[in-house]
Amino acid sequence: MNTSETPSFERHDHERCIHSTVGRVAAACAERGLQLTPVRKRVLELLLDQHKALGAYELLDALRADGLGSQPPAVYRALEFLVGNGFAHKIERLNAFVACCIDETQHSPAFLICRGCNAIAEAESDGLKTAIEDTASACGFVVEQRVVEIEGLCPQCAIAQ
Amino acid sequence: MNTSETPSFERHDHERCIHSTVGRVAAACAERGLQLTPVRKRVLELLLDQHKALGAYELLDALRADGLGSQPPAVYRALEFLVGNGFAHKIERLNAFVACCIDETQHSPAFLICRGCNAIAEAESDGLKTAIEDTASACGFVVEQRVVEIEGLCPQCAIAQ
DNA sequence: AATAGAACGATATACTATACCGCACCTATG
DNA sequence: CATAGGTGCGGTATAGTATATCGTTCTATT
Repeated sequence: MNTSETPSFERHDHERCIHSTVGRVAAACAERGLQLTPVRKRVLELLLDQHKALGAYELLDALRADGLGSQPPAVYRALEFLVGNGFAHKIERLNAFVACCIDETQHSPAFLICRGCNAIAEAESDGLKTAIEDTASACGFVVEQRVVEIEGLCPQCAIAQ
Repeated sequence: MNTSETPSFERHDHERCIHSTVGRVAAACAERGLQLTPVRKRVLELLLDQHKALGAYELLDALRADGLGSQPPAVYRALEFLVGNGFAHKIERLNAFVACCIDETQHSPAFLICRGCNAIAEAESDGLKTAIEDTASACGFVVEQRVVEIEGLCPQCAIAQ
């Protein structure tokens, strides 16, 4: 099965992770005529700071500290932009948001959520997509959106427990 | 692939659907020493009324009408009981709840959510479970809970569109 | 410079969920 | 019988998440 995931659970050069993602998003915006405004960029950076999900109000607190907005609509508008354009994802189970680290427009990955360290990895798996498509088509259902959120323990936390 | 789903998208004897589920839950409670109190039973019935997800406050309005409770904790306590014991499920994507129509304790099905008619079907698929397990184990992740919610169109609504 | 659309600030409100306290009831046990 | 522990529930209050709306400002383009 063809499976790939973000390196959230492994030691990696996270500075590079951040810079390459911000650069990629900036380029995508330029190309697609989208505005990566200061608020939007800052929210993306906040989400990228760790591979963890942040709630809208945590982001809002950080925006306030930066003088970039003080009311809920500010952060929700930025999140709408980021999620709508595939630069971030909402984790339904947590009512929280993560930056997207995969260079692929409008994909719909599975998320691995570690309950130990709260890290989140994004996994793209052909086998999983196929299984969902098969499950749906078995009863004549036409798939439009998928939410796949898997909770458990990442390798490090599994050992520690 | 072994796949089975609830008949939510098909014409079926829904009265029978309701009665058999209420009976099954009552039996399970008796067997496991759980109390199917009036509030809990009523919430289950409300959820069973249609194969659709209901929000906590919709349920609360109905409970009020029946004189069975008037404040949020009443309905959330009932939902905690039903979900905790596998008699109902929370649909994370909708922040809403559905009755469980599958006779299997503590399972973790996929949900098919029709955006046309709002019906929800529960699908048990071995292939899907395997794919999730494979995706997770590919990066050493230990699965504890799964959320799989598939949005799209049921057979009838797909034709109508 | 004029204009149209996008983004933003600000206020208000809606929707979802939980913490906490005290009472009533049951029943197990001394 | 007394009482202690557990469970469920009513009620108050509050926490947490999200959106509607309106008027202004910014930006790209004419």
